Amino acid sequence: MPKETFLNLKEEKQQRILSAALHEIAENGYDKASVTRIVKDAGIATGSFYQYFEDLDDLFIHIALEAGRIKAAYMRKALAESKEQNLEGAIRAMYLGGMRFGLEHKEYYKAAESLMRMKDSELYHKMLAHAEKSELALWLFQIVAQAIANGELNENITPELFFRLLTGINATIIEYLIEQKPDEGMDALDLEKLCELGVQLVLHGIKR
Amino acid sequence: MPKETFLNLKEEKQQRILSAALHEIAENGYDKASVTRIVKDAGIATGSFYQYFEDLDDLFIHIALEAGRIKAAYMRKALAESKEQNLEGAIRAMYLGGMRFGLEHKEYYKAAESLMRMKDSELYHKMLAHAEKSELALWLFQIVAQAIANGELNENITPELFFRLLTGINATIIEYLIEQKPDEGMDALDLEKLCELGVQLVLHGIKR
Amino acid sequence: MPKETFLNLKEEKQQRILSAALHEIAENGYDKASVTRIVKDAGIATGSFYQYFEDLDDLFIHIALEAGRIKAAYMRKALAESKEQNLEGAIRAMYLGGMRFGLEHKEYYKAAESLMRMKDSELYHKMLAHAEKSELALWLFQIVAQAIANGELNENITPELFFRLLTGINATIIEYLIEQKPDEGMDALDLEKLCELGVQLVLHGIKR
Amino acid sequence: MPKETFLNLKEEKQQRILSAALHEIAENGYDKASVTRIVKDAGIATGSFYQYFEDLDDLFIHIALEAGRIKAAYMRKALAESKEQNLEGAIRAMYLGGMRFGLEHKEYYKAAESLMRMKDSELYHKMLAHAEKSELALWLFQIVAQAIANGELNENITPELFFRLLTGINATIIEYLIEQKPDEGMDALDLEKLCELGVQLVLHGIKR
DNA sequence: GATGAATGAGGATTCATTCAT
DNA sequence: TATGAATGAATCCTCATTCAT
Repeated sequence: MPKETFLNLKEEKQQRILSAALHEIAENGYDKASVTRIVKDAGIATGSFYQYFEDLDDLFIHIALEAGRIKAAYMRKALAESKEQNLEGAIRAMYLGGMRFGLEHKEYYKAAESLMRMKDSELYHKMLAHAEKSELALWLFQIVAQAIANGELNENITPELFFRLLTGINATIIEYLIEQKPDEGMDALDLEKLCELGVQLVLHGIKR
Repeated sequence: MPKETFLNLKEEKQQRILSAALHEIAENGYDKASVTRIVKDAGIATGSFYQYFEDLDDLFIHIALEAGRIKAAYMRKALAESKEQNLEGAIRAMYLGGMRFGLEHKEYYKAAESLMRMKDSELYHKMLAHAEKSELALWLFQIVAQAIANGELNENITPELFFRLLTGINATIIEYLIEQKPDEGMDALDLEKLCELGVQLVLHGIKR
Repeated sequence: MPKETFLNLKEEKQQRILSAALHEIAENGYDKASVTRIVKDAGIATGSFYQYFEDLDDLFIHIALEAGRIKAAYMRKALAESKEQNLEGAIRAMYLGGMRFGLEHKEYYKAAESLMRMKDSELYHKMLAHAEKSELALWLFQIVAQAIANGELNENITPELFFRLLTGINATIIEYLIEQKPDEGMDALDLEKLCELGVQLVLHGIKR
Repeated sequence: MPKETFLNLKEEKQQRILSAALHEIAENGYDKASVTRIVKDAGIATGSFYQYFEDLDDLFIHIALEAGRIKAAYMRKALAESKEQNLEGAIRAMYLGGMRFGLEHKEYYKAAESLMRMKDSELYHKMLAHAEKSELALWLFQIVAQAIANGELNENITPELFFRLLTGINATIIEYLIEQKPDEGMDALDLEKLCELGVQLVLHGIKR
């Protein structure tokens, strides 16, 4: 959690710093990210950095949470657009929102992804401590629990495992997507098709 | 590829070094792994390390390849035990082998996984250059391609994407598994049940 | 070229660092010079060194150029004192200036000489890239070219070779001088006599 | 001075080692020369090196003395060919011999030169302690002393200074020569012309 | 005599963090 | 509040030399 001093900064300066940090993470990953380069890129003094944040991790957690918030907003929006408010609709919204977020906020996406990889790092656990489960996640969680209770789902699935599978498959597809078409944008049609593939895979597996 | 000098070492010393390295990676990840700590832990001189390996990456590549070989052996064994030599059997063997490997060689598993995450690191690419595709993978690849040709699978699946989903889901489950039961062993029954879950998920999705 | 941070340092600290470096070079030569010893001698932190200079070479180039500037100043002064502004006068000024510089700035002299020996080192070439030819050298060059054109000099001499001979003989004499009287000063008379010897040697050889 | 063990080696092996050392010095200079590379190049074990020589300096001194001996032989030969056995003849023989040596034994020449540059290194002084003044040098020394006594030479010249000038000028010319025509050989005519230039410069200076 | 693995001090360089201005 | 010089532990890696085989 950034210090007061950071939040008091002019919006523009805040953005300059976040932007520099995102760029640094995208370029070097969390592990190799360097305060020195960030402050240089952001055009602030080294000392200032430590007046805004406790340390690098502090900034990173802020970014990860921010990424989470933005992503959640995308998902909420996708859900609102959706007709069906059931499990399938929720998964679809999650996927569609996630993909749009990944394509429209590549830097945030990369940063978030880079953090999520650090599963056994101290940072990861620090972050978990600060993360609030999004309403969407909670809601989805409930739907799944309900579906399980109704016996609609494979009996060995738990809500927790389901969640991991959901995000894991989503990540797999997005990565595949980014590697296949790294630069050129992707039109709405393609996106929806891929999204639908993800949904179908989760629901019905690879079998036709 | 380690130097001659390493391979000429007594088995026990080799193991001591590998073990120290595995421990270091598990503790700090590839990125933060330190030669200094490894040699200290292994009880050898710094200079010796560089007489065994070109550099840290050299050792890491060795470990990753070794992990790959061990895992492949587990999978082959599982396949040999299996009755059916079709797609479902192959997937099941892959999952069962992978899970047993993960549980019986936690350090190797963690190390291999830690490397696989570093997708945009130089090390990852160096490693790819040395990795041989396992026969099992090749065989599975063929089966999938055939199944796709036969129209048995979802029309949007490609062999490449299929592979990623397969390993992605496998990893998700293994991680879940390790976290749930970090220390205590897991009885054969549980394992097979989870494995079956993975297979069914891949084939038929979460729906019952 | 040192970084801003070095140039912003108090004169005294700059001198302390340069002095430590000069001492180190005199003691161990460029090749064996050690950052560690220099910073220890100068009483600064290792990290500070790298905030002042890009690396050791950076400092060395600075020193070599500085030595060149000081030497050039001595030569200019000697030339200004001289009555005759012809070839002989120029050579005499060069020698006298060079000798005074060598005696009054032994450390700079030794350092500069040590660098000049490293003809095939990378450092030497880096240095050349930064060195500005002194006006004096240019002027002398012109005079020689003129004298050659006039047929006053041995027909096999080229301006380039002439220059090397000039500085080579100068160096030989200065070294002889320093070795003969390493510590005690040398009175003005002796100096001028030796200088005159150099000039006569260049002009008329060893024959009487 | 190499140990007995070295001298007992088969001529061929001795040469292989010397050759490797010469090559290493030519490539990296005395300062950066590495035992590791030499033994690898010579195809002997590291331990063997230390059974042949006390240490690197020991080998280097051996090489320097060897170079001195070869060079002296060249000079003696040139003197024998010469008609006049006076000062001018001696200088000419020295120059001619030196140049032929430099061109026909480039590696030895470079090695010797590299050592001679290290004037303030410990190695240089160790070497001096072992060097025997060649007969030629002694003889030349006498001739000069005589010429000085006869008042033939500039009154400020001492035999010691004379010697340094002689070799300094020689070195300057040879370096100039090597830089101008680094690769292509040099025909006998050119060589003698340059040699003559050196002699005339020493005797009569640059003036025509 | 020959080998080559073992050693560990020493090399340059980086970087998060502090603190005086 | 802003600055940026100062710090020094920690990084990887090299290399001459020793010594057990």
